[in-house]
Amino acid sequence: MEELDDRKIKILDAIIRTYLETGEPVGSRTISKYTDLNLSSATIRNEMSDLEELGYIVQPHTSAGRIPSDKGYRFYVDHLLLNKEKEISDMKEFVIEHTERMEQVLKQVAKMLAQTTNYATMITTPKSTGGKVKFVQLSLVDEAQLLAVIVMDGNLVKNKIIPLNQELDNETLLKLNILLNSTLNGLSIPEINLGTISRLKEQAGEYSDIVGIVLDGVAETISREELEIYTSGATNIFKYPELSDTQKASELIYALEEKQQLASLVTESLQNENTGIQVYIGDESPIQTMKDCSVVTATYELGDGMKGSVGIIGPKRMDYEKVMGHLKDLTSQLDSIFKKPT
Amino acid sequence: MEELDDRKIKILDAIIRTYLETGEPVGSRTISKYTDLNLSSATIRNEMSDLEELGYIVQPHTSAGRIPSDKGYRFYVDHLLLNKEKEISDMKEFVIEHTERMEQVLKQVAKMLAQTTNYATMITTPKSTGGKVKFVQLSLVDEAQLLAVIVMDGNLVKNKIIPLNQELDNETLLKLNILLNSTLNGLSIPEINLGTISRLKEQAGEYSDIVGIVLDGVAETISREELEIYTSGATNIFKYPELSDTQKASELIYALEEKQQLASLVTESLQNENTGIQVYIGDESPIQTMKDCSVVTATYELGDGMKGSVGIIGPKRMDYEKVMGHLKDLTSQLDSIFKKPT
DNA sequence: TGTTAGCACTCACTTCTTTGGAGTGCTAAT
DNA sequence: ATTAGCACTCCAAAGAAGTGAGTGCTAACA
Repeated sequence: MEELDDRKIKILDAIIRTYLETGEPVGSRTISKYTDLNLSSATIRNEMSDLEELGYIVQPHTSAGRIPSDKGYRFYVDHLLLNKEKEISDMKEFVIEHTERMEQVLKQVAKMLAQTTNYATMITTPKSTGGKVKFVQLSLVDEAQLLAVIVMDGNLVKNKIIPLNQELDNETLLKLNILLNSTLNGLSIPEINLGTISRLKEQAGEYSDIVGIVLDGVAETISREELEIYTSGATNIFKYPELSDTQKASELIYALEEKQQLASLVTESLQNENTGIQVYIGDESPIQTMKDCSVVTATYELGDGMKGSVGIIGPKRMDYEKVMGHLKDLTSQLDSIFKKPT
Repeated sequence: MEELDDRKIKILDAIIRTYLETGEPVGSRTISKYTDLNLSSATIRNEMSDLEELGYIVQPHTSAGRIPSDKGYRFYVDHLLLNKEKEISDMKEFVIEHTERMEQVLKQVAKMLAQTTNYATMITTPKSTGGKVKFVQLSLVDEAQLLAVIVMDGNLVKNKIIPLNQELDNETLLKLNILLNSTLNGLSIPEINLGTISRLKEQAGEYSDIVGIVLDGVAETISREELEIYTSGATNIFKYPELSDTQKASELIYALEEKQQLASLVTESLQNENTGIQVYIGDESPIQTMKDCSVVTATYELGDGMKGSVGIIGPKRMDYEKVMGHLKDLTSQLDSIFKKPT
């Protein structure tokens, strides 16, 4: 199979761009008017015929115009999309008055992104790949309950209430605190292994029992993968007729509501080490229900090895150029938001 | 206008019940077969004509069957629905292995409820009307940052990182902790007023500055009304044709996604002091976009004056009987979940 | 040899009409 | 007071027909 010559590329580009705008199958006459190379519709038809044979475009039915196939979109994203640097987004203003808590920020970000792009969006909390314990504190809430507070790098605060079945006096508590802090401080999760734990228990002497319980609690708390996923703009999909028939819309929104499915997307995109922007077109997406969509994900990083993921879900004919620009902006800005605490 | 006689009531009841099942306008023949009183369709027609004149049912168009009007539904809910005690719901099993954190529990509850009822659901975090401070703890995370952890009644843990602009030695910290705890312990939010604060500052002596900052932080943290709303089952509305045309569905789901609109519902239903179950039919709902729906809300209470709200959003022809049963069960069970900590 | 004009053909969409059926209201008989 | 019967209404589903955008193919042209 021979490759695409220059003219074919131009025509393919024109087809895709037009389709991105209109969402309607595009015919030969439209293209013959659109392109700078002056060609009659008949010629375009011949070329289109070739392009179809090569698998870049398809006809929804005989005697309709052509629409890009997944392969076509892929070609478009890979070759036709020159990443011109985008102007600084309006996100900037928002960054200034940054809200308090990470959760809020993330929700806000998802919302803004959805509003500016008109697609559905998702964002995850940063996953502590190698996040380190910064501070641990145990305190007695009342006789029977112990509160463990753990602060991770990046000021991620976790807490857990641990029920006690034996008394614990203040002095012991103090000792435990010192012990825990000096031992755990600076360790990342994978570094807190069985060895560390048994050593700790040993050092605790007569309190090894309680240390055991507490450590279990602490460990569970730390490793509790709070991969929260926030979504926004689900209803944006109704703006695209090709997605808004009841069946598809329902499935899509369900997927966005039941975040768990999205997790697979996230993990996949996080694993990917390269540039950070990932484009899934149609069937490429790990989520079946999104086979009629495109998903663009980006990874943001908090320096400490904390990585999170932002994603945009839209129709295949999404404005890849704009979306990728936005995401690029966003990820770099998220960085700066979280780096410096309030 | 004369009142409904016995037979009219029976017929109205039959009409509504049938309509609840089918979702289609119901005609006279159907009813004539349905009811135990053996009447011909003609008689039913006469009665229906009366019922329509009285405003309990309407015709979508001439020569279609009748469907209940809002007034009809209202009558049904108020008089025809005898609240027979329901069997203990399957919720029970779930209660046993109760998940850790309140947030999780609430999300789960919303989800379960949505699954069992096939309607959209929402649930709020309990609002601390009079929630009391149980425990306060300040600790130094590093030189420049102070972590304040506050445990409220019902083991609601809040935390905030407070930036410091002066050094703070351990001894002082200890004192502050004791001071804060002894003063704030057992107080509810409205009880922490300016008087308390100034008294505290006084007692802090040379550290009144820092106490000021900390108190501000604490106060803000406590009063930060985290009225979170969780929703689930939004896509259930697609199961009801009368709600699932693109326009309506989109608006509805949007309302469920952008929780803020729901807040008005919640506050309204929380204010209502009576039985706890509230039914909004059509236009009765404070939310405009839900004028084609019915909303049933219930209040759950955590004893300590913490009140939250659960709601079900569905078509007007929802199964009020089942829904109200479920809600009644649920609220009483939520109580027991939160009462006894793990 | 690449390009183009022309033509017959396809097929989704829209609009209009037809038809069937469910349902009503009214009247006259029981 | 109840019911059978009938004419009438109106929605909804099913055809029927016209429209137009688009294609593929062939033959002519530079």
